[in-house]
Amino acid sequence: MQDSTEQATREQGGYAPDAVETAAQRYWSDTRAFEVSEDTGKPKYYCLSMLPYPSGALHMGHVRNYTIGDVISRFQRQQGKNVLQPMGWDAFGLPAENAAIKNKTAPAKWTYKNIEHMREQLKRMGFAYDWTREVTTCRPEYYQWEQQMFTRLMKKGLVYRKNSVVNWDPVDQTVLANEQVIDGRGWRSGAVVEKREIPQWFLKITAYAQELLDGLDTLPGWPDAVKTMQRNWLGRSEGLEITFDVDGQAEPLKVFTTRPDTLLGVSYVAVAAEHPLATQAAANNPGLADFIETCKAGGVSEAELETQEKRGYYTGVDAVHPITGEKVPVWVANFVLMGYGTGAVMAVPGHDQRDWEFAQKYSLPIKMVVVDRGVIDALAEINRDLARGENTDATQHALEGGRTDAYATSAAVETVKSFETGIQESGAFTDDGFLVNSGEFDGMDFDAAFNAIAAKLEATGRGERRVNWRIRDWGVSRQRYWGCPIPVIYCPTCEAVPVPEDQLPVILPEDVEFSGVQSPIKADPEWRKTTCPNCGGPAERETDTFDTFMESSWYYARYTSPGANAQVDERAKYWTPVDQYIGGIEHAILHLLYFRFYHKLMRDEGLVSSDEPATNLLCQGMVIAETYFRKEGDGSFTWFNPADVDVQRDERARIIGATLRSDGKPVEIGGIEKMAKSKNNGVDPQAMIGKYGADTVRLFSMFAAPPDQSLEWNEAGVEGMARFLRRLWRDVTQHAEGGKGQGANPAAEAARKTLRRQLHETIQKVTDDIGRRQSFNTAIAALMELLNALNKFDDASEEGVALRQEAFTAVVQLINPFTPHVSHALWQALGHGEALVEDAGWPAVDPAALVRDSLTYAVQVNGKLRATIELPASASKDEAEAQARAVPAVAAQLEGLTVRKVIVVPGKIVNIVAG
RNA sequence: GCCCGGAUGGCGAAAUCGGUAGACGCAAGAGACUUAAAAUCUCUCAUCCGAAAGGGUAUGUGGGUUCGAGUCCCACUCCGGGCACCA
Repeated sequence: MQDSTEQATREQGGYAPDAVETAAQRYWSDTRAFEVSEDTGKPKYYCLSMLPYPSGALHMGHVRNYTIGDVISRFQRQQGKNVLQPMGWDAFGLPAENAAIKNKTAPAKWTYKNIEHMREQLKRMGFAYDWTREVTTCRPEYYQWEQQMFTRLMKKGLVYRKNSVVNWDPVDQTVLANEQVIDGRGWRSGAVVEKREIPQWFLKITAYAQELLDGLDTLPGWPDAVKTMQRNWLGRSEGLEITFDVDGQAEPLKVFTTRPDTLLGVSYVAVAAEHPLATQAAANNPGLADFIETCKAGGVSEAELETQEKRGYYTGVDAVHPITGEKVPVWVANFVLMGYGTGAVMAVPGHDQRDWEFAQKYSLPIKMVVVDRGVIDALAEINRDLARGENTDATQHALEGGRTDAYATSAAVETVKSFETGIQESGAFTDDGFLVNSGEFDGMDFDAAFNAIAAKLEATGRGERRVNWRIRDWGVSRQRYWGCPIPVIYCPTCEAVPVPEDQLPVILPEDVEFSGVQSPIKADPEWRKTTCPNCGGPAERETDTFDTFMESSWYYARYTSPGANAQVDERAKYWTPVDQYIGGIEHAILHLLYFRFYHKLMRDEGLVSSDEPATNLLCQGMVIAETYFRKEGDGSFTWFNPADVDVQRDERARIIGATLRSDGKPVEIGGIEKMAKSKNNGVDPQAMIGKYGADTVRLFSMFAAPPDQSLEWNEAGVEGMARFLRRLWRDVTQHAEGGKGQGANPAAEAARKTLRRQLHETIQKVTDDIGRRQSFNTAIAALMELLNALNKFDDASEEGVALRQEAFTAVVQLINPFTPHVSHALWQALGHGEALVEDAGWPAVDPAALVRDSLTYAVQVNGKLRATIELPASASKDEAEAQARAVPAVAAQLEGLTVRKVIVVPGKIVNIVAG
């Protein structure tokens, strides 16, 4: 054992990752290095990574996410900040139920076991977490405060109950998650899924819609892509709610439209299958009733609804156009959703593509009521002719479909006719334009028509200006066991009553049998039995649980207040908002919107004092890897892990094939995909740490790609990082053996001056790359370049050694956020004592070291590079031009040409334009 | 279907505000050291023409703006993320 370790150490140039990492981690834990408190004179910095779902083992996505967070945390600590970096477990959720069915174990037991394992894995990575603040969301100590908040929101009127539609598996008699619906069928039963309405609890996120929208403008530290997606998701639109009377019915039909300018082009009205008008009309219309029944097939996800074939059925009922008084048919259409707006839409096939396709399919009229500038001008010309009495007969003749070429207005007529033909035959004209065929509104543009039509409808009580939102209220009910119980009691006399605070928490039993068919708390009649807090009569508990997004919406606040006998205490106001939040882009909308919403709910309860939960957000990309497979005789695929496959290359290093190591026979290359169990291309972080050490794994995951892009795992690349760390270790320890050197002016000699300039340029770049740009890969590349330069620097003088001491000290500090264990050891080797390198600070840039005497100019002729020249930093534009033109290669290019223009960008480029 | 991204050598990438495309790393090739292997070190490495000097072509495709475009604009192709019950 001893021998093999020593041999391994010698082979690796003295760098033994295991020993180095164990020692550093022991030091951090013994000194409680990352436990923080509020009472300090330093500025606070709260760095938060999205908490993991304890699925069983850490995967590379976690490693990447948490390494980014740790790099930022350690960097900020080196800047002198009081840094909080916590960790916890998003422990409720569907996978625990699935595992419970498969392994015949309770979801709680499985979850706690996974947490134990994954906590050890995180500790092995050396992340600077304050573990005293760990939260586990499935514990009553955590979720009781979520229940308390919910009951308070009930009393505030921000919670309500209404029917909403879910995926129903008619065979398993259970509600399915969208994920469990595959091609419209239940994933276990294979039965065609149905839509079913059940009562559910909702949080009024729409009450905060405007604030959630406006708040995006106060978040310069969030990616534009995320803000744009949230803006579109909130979907604020200004329009008109228009009332159509319905023939033979007292109840009118309300529709919302953002295009009231097209009102005169309405040729039908469409309602959702669940709309009361549809139900009523179906009562004595078996065909319609059948159609409504078929609309119930399939799942409820928007992707499924929006891609299914658009179908409809005439109700036999007509509505009355609010301006013309004409009758327009009312259809039931499968693309109209009861959950959006009023569950009814007016259809304008001429100016909406979906309405156009529907009209084509069912032979409904298509009317042109909006035209572009060219057409409105042509119509004006025709009207002028008609008014003057010129070509009247001919123009009329042409408009009615006769010859147009012989007359003065033929071009204008042709313009109008071809535009209209386009709308009839090719597709809707959906741009804003000018109104035609709209009576008193003819000739108006979008804004004028909007206002005029709104005014007219408002005057007759048939229209109302309204702001409509795409976002719907947050449905928080789930018909599952492994979640936080919803703290409500149903009483036959008092109806739904919130559980009083002194009776909270409502505890979820953990020691249960779980078959998967039904939630144990739904199956157990005893659990739900209780008494009404109002009247004391017999009552029943709610057996639904919360959406797990509820827990992940406020965990960041709980980290600030460990042990508090409230949701959070005053400490939350010190730590929040989060200074840097890090997580996957897949959370851009749902989680990050609920997270912002819940922060505002807590603010309005006086728990936090800011308007937004996080000032900066970094969304990291996925971790991907090559896939390899064989197609078996029965048509199935066998996927092989990249670790078990050898790749063959041609003489130019292009991949030409791959073989399975165990049998040497070829396998197919399946392309690069997100690491997933289904494709067996996941790389186990544990194995990588065991082989190379945590620092190497951390360094590779930060070097191989910028944080917001996908990262391809490549073991050869990991080896490259291990090589780099071995070199660093060897260079620093060899230097340290030779002493620290001395010398007042290490920059007196040219090579020393150049090296010292590169050192300080590197300090500047790494500081900017980590602190501002979050460009970790280029920061590491700059450190590699500096180490390469240090290797070539062979000045053995006292001044040279002193410069090397300055450089290695800076390198160890600069690389510390990425490889803290190596830095911890090398900091000691350099004679800086045992103190944590984070608290030792960050190297400062010496501006004097950055000064350059000369600058390189690129010389271009007509934009093509012909030479580079070195000029004194003080050179003027004229001098630069003269020097550039004097270069023989440039002069040769200019031979016989006339110089037209010369562009000189000081310090960069001279471009001579000649012809 | 809708919303949001992305595309640069054999590969991962760099080029930060429109100014020398390919830094850094991987892979590959040649060499040194070694009995040998590993490790380590040195050199070559976008592509085409050329002995070389040098020149041409290149940042998914097609256009445009500009003295100058990977970067800005327009149109497209392909790939990825999200779409409210996966987390």
